[in-house]
Amino acid sequence: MENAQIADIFNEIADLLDIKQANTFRVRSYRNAARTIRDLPDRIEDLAEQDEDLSDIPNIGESTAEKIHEILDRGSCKRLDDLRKETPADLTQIMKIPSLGPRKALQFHEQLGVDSIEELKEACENHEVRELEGMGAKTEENILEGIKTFESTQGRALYSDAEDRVESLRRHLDDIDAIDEWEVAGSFRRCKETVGDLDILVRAGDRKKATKRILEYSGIADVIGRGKEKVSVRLGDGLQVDFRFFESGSFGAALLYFTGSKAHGIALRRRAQERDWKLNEYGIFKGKKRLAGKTEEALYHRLNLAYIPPELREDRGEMEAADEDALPELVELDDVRGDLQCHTTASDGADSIEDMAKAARERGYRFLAITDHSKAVRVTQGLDDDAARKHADAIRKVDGTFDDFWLLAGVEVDILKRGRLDLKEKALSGLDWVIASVHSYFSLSKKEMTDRLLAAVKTGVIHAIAHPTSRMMGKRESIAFDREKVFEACRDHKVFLEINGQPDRLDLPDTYCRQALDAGVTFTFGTDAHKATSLDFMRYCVNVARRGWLEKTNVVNSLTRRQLKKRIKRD
DNA sequence: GCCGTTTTCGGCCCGACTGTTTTCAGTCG
Repeated sequence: MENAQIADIFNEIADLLDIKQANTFRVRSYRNAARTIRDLPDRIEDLAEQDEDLSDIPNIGESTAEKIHEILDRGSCKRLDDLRKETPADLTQIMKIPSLGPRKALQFHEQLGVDSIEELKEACENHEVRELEGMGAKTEENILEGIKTFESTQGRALYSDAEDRVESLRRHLDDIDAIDEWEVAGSFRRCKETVGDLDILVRAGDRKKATKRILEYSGIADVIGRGKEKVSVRLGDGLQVDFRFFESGSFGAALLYFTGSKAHGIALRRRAQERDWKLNEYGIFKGKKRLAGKTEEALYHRLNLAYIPPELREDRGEMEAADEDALPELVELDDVRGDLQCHTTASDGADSIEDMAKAARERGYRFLAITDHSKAVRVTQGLDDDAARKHADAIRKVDGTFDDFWLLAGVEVDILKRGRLDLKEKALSGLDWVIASVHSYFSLSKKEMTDRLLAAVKTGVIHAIAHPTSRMMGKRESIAFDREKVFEACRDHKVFLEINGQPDRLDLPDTYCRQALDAGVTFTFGTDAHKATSLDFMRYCVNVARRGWLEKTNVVNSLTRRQLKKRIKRD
């Protein structure tokens, strides 16, 4: 069973307890457990099999550990079964509608006999809801609108899609005179792989005027709310954007607060409390006196912490590291001297070798690896042994025209079902750069997949495993394999792990990245560009790497040509 | 239900907005 499924169960327990009006701290405790499990880099089922004590995990106590074992045994636990008997399980679905929580879900159930979203929709349309205490016509309207949104925007936006919206908003906001300063906070600023909504902080002399101009943005489909402090809108594609106003004296505190993550914020507020201070979105306060607030740097400093970059703010050890001044010096886009995966017209790419090389040089790169597919990927017209050799000759011919740039003759070779490679080792050993990846038989058992990857790693002819989990966000789950074993084998056989920059791949995912880093693995960045402009996906590789705590020295793309040549030379 | 240089009980992050009220509960982030 996957961590996400276990997390869902604990969230459902929390929802059901919430509806029952159980102790709010108990409810919160279940939610904390759910979040922790979801974010855990290890599969909890594996930990259980290895007889690890699950209650050693933060936010998991004796009682939750017991429930986890029960869930792993039979897919559910008694606590959940009992709660479901007492309360219609579909009530928790109602809580997923924006503006509806446990109190209202219970009210609908008790006073209208509503047990599902469908029934709630009917009750609104029949104007039964407005008869309830504390509700009116507007409530019905909002609920119907909320149901529509819920049905159309299940899930979160990819980071790259959110980035497009931010760029579009940037053009509008930069043009508003009444706005002195604005900044995107939230999970977008933390560069999370998906984004639930956009939080934009605004400093404006005349808020009324600024609000009016903000609302003129053409992408707005719906205004959800507007007040003195905040304006919320929904864009045409369903993405919610919250604009919040702050003064300059509290702008840093607001940025810190709304950048999150929630868990990081709570950890910071605890730290403030320990000093008898209060931390909120306006600053750090000792009584009524503000000790800091203007900049994030000042706030961290006041709490006696090194500045923590947004990408690390997940409460995954960054507080302790900042406390000991032991934060990593995160890799930056400027550290990248080249791209180590791209395709050309020789397989499924759109541009020629020359075009890709030109685009790389325009980006200031000193090297680029051309890595077309091997023959097993039929749809891409992949290369066989002979074609790979000829293609390498063609790449080297172009490479010969440069003296300040290295075009690596490479290939993305398929790892076949049992771990053999799709091209002969002799053909591969004549190339500068060989990355290997899984494009078939995604649903092998964990044992079979682990053996498959280990076999490829141990061939001694591959430099890296490309997009190691082969997941496609929103389309395909990760393949199952024993990460510890594979990562250790990569370290021992000097095989790198790729961070693939395709917007829907971002593979390795950040938490696995951290795990591989701890295992001693070195990484490679590859945009997997299938056309010249996609070389710009490199920024997504860097985002993932930063969230995975990687420094420049952990990434071969930061090497000079000479260093790289030496590093990847096969004996 | 979790947690502990505040340690086995008694705490647990904090403020704004909405829709309905006329002082607030519920929801959200």
